[in-house]
Amino acid sequence: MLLTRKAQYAVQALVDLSSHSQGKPVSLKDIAQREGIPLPYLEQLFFRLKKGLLVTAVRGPGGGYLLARSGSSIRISDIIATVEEPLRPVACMDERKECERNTRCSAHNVWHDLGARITSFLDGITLDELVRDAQLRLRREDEPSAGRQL
Amino acid sequence: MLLTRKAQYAVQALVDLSSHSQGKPVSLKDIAQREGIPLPYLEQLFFRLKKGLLVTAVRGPGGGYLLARSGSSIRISDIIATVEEPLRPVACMDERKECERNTRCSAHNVWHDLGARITSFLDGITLDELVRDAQLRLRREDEPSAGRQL
DNA sequence: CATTAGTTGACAATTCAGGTAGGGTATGCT
DNA sequence: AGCATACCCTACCTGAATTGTCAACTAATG
Repeated sequence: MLLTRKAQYAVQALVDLSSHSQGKPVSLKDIAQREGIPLPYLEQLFFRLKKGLLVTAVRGPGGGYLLARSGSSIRISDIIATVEEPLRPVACMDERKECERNTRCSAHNVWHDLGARITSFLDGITLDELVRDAQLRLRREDEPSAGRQL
Repeated sequence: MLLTRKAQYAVQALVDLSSHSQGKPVSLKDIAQREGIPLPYLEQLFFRLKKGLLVTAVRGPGGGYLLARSGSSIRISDIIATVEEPLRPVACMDERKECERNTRCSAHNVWHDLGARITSFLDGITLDELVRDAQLRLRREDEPSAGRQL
């Protein structure tokens, strides 16, 4: 599996946050309830998202989280990179570092290029696009899913 | 991580097999030594590869494994599918089955499309191409890697 | 018949994702 | 001031999957 639940949760939570915040902070409690994510786990995630400058926190009663920048400037790859270790299609690919048994790894180039494609795909989708997507989905709940354009 | 070592080993081993077999069976012992893969583990893998009709076995002294069909007709995705569970970019995507909390999964389409891209990429590369790639690499060991064409 | 080599199942070791626990600190409200 | 809310942060647990090992077996060759 390429992406763990951590990444999925993070993306879902940010879509939820973006959808429900009208300039006001959204509490993790609310997000956790709506999305079915354990609250303490969400806290961990948002700790990272804050350090990654994707969200800002407002403490105290009525507090919560806000997007730190516009949803159109947040790419899916940003979210994933913030909460997860760098994506790698296979174990031996440590981003910059070559596979230690480089000469042996006959498929090295394949894994490398696959990684590049995945990254570029996730680079091309913004949080805002996802939010729109999710809203469309809510509106036509029963229609057969149309599928996102490739 | 998308692919486990299992898949990497399988691909590497088949490249090795294809490179060193001139119509003759290649023993797992040899492959294990050259590729640095534990022999008993390789045995498990080849058991699957045989069931998947990618290789055939020859028993007894001088025995080993042969490709069951031409390297140009074996796609990387075939190899992976044979030794691993079906690829999925994320946990909730079980190939055909929709994400159980479908309505909640705002990013469902993204994961789905990502999966389609990965599959199509791996479908497009054959074992033979990898073998050629590996041979080129051996010839110009010290040159900076050129990278495979995207 | 001895040796090589694949066959097969059971199982041990390790890793890691996922989740828990539990305390802390800042803020706003009454 | 004091209390409730909600973020802050570290450490730890656990169960499952991956990875690797062991051992006994069958088949083929010389």
